[in-house]
Amino acid sequence: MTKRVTLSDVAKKAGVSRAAASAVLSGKIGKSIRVSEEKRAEILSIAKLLGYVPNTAAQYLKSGDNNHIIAVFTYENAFPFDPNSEYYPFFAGIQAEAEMEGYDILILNNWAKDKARSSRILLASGAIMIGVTRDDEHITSLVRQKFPLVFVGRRHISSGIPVRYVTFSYEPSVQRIVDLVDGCSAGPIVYITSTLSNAEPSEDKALFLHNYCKERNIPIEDVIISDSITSEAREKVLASRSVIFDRLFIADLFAPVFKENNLIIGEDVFGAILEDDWTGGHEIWTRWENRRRELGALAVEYLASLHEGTGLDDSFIDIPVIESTSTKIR
Amino acid sequence: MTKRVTLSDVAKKAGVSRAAASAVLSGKIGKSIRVSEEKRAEILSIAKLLGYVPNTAAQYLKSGDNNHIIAVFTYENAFPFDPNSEYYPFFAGIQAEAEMEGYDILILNNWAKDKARSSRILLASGAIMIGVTRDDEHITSLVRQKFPLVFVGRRHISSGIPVRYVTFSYEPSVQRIVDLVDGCSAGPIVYITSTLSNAEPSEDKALFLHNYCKERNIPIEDVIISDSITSEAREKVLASRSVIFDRLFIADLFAPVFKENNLIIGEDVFGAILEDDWTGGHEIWTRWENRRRELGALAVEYLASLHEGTGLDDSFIDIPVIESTSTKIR
DNA sequence: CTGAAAGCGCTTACAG
DNA sequence: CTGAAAGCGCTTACAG
Repeated sequence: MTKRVTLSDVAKKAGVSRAAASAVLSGKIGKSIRVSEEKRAEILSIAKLLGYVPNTAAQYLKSGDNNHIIAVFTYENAFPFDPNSEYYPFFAGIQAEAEMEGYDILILNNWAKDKARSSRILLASGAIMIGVTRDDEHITSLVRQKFPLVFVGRRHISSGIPVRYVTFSYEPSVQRIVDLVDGCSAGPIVYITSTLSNAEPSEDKALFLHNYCKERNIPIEDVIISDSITSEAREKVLASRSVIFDRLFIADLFAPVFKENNLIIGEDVFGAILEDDWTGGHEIWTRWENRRRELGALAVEYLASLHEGTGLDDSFIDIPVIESTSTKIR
Repeated sequence: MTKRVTLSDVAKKAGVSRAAASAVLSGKIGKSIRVSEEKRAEILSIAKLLGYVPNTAAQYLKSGDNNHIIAVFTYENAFPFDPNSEYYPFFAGIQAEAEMEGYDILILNNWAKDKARSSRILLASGAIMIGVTRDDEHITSLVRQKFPLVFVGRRHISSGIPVRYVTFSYEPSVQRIVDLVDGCSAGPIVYITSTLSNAEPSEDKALFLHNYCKERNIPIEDVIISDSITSEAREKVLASRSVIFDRLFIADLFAPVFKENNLIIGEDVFGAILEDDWTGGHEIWTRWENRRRELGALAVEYLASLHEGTGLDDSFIDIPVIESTSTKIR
């Protein structure tokens, strides 16, 4: 690779100062630099002749103006380009919105193999963080220093420093779900969670659910399972026939139980799932719409507003409940 | 956003020179800098305490070592994240291979809106260029300066400067297709091209096809259409019943003709398509496998070899012919 | 074994 | 209206 052509090369050949060349080539004439029209044309044509390409890294270093680049950082090993991946919809939304707002995207991946990677975030105007957080010094530091980092999903870091995030607004959605199930229910609602889901959304959802049931005097019973149905869970569900599953996979676990007992969902059993239907295929249950794509786009908007100083607070996106046969009939 | 913590801050607090701090923090101790173990530990802990995150742009500017980032530049407006996009398989291959080789990916898109974008390529160790080339000064200059740019698909630039690219190896594939069709053919093969496909692969394919037929004394007749079937084309094909379509869409155009005449492909008519079946659904024709994913991966390998100085020449990937009923029977 | 100095390629006050 | 100088945050010879 031959020596890169620099601003100095252009300035020298054109017989002007680097300042003048810089002003012309970055289109910033008129601020504190003025250049005659002939000089301007000459500089431009010499730049073209020589093949000058500005060094973005140097521009950025000097000016501090970031590059209209949004980094997308994932803690997972594999980046979600597979359309079947859980993260794909987020990414699709990020991509589409970034394109609209004129940002390029830097995909920072494979974090485990190269921890230096997290510092590459600084090449961008800000970053969107996806996936389960793990400890990373650089990232914690960036949060502390209020570098524009937007997490997808609610986050805390140990020190109590505020973390920016976008997330679904679980509270109203949980309440709507309860209203729907309660409308079909005779006995207490059985709420089934799994020890396998220990991420924050689960805590949030449980809290909102219990608060709302208490407030509205709706009887609710909790059942905790791990990765398979306990006999307690089975009995309580069969007795009550009104059930809220915390996760999609828990509902899937119960499907055979209803089949065995010839119970038709929406006629004999009523229920809902407190998770967005990102996999599809859960149409028989009342559940949340998959709005991951919108959430990804929202993260970009948030970042852009941070970058442009519009100042936007933590952002939430509403997840509409999809009503289905499992609660509408009766 | 508060002031970023710099190397100087760390050095000052630790009471050492920036050089020493730099060596410790970038793990380059032992070259020309030696630091005692206690100092080392102290520097590290102070960096952590202060929240030092190295400025990648500055590191790169100084050292010239690029960032293990591969830019993916597309001339199209929309970037191919849509799995149905023509470019998606290339991108999937690039992504997977980059991940394996430890490169991050910078997606440079929306070229029309912001021409400065092409200079962002310099943030990366090299770039993969996808889509139909349009004129761009920066890119032409980068090619001239032998900056690692790998085009997907064969390319020339006006000045005769060598352009690096990866492409399918059309010649052997064309020859295999001719062999297969010739084996079923009585009369001359009819070769149908369209004025709508004026990209280089079409020229290449036509050249290879004619050379091979001449060499092997296989009669061949050319027919050119635009976006619909001419009566000449229809008659020649119906007379010969051995046909090679230059593009998938041309084969699609002819499907109704065969149906009307009750001609069964593979029994009454024999033919092949000189395009990789990236859309799927052309199983009735002999054609090329969709190997776009592999070609994307190959582009990354090429770039990596350039970056690491392995020196690899223009790269080709073989496209195996998929034999189908349209040539096997008889 | 350690530190002072030069410099990567730019831009931006500032002095003329 | 134009140019000389300082400096962004780093690293790398090089001199001690």
